[in-house]
Amino acid sequence: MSTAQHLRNVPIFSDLKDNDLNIIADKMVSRSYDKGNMILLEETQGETFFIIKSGAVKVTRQSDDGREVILAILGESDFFGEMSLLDGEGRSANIVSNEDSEVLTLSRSDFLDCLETYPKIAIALLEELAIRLRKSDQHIESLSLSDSEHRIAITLIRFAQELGTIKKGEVTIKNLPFQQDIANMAGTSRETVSRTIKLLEEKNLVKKKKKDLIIFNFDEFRQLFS
Amino acid sequence: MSTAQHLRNVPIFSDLKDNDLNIIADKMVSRSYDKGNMILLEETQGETFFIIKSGAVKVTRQSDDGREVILAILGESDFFGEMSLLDGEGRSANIVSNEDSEVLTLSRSDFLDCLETYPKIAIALLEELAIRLRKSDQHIESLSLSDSEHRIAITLIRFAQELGTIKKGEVTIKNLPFQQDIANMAGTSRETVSRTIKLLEEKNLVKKKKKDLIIFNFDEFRQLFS
DNA sequence: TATTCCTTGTGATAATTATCACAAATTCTC
DNA sequence: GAGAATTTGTGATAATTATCACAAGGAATA
Repeated sequence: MSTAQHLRNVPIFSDLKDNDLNIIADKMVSRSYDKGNMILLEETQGETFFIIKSGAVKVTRQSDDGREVILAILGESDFFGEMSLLDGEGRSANIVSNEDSEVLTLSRSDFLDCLETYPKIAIALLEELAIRLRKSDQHIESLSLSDSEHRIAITLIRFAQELGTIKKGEVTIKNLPFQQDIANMAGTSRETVSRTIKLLEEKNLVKKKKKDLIIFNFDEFRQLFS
Repeated sequence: MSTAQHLRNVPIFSDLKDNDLNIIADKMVSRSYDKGNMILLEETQGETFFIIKSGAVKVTRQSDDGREVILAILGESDFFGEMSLLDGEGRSANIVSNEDSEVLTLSRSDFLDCLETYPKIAIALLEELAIRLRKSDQHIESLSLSDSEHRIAITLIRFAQELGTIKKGEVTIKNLPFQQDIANMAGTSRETVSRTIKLLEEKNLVKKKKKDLIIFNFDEFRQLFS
């Protein structure tokens, strides 16, 4: 697939005319990262905007003693790196490739030019950031008010929405992330994730199937936990 | 002070020419709310953009059983209401006036017109949302990784940065919010806030003075807890 | 100024969840 | 496919923090 075709799938570029899309596509450079590689490091100056062509990355923050919080897991057609381009601050999170991944990159100045030249992009980006902020707010709410069972369930809902495939009410999360990663998103311990998923299975709400997790009735599940 | 003069203090409008500022100012309508009044209700359709002229509001989310999380406390020249204008979703949080407050409002369509007409506003708004997202990320990190003492200290740092006055390294937070509100921001209980502030006093890091709180050495305090 | 209404302080107890320590299961890798 | 390396499951225990129940302090009101 051509770079322009990839861009077409990215919400913030999808409104552009073919011509404009091609102009931007020409400025982008492709890079690849093996699983586990650090793509962006916290605190370094941000100079690049990234779009995921294939694969997945995790957005994390790390404490001094090495524990990490996962803020999000991003997949195909998601983008990152825009924050420090926008507000000029250093990176606020680490980005680690979670599978072998290919990304498209745009330099700081080309990115900012885009925003000036195509106000539509700026507005679409505003929309995207609003959505993210909303998700963050929900995340904060759940960390503040819920017990670990709820937090873990909510994390599973997030995965279902981002990585899941629906089939008459039943959602399958293909390749459920490791328990440790789920724990780092839900703000709990790995052991608690293990015990809680078992509990959810006993309640007949979910079923593990090798590396996948099935949520039997997604609507009900969501109602129960959010 | 004229409406235009107020707008001049709002980061997203501060770059505009006087003339353009006046055009926008003319479209704004002033409203006032008594302390404790609900300004925006969760889940209702968002049709208005708000700028705080005077006073302060709190941004909250509420659980079914009535417990609330405070996502932020906003003061003079801060704005809110933009999220659902941008992504078209319903309100995601409640806004309650925390003191008697005056706000300026702009209708949905005038707000969106502004963004189209003045790309500078859109870009400045992007910057602002990036900053908020960054704060949310920090908030999520602290809720996930820190114990209650740290979370409370971090909440005090937030207040210091937003409501505090500095005087050679010493920050005074005038009119510290109620313990219950601090607890709702820090994701802990009111009693724990009481005990923790006492603890911080015993460690000679802070001192209560009537309704105010003094942080003796703000830099050191920040280093200790964030 | 007395009275009432909030807000704060504090002990005792209970609940939740983290941590530690392995065993079992799964998945890589050679 | 054997062996190594990860990942997951699970019990026991400890730590943290919520909750309950009042007492005490301050502010507001009459």
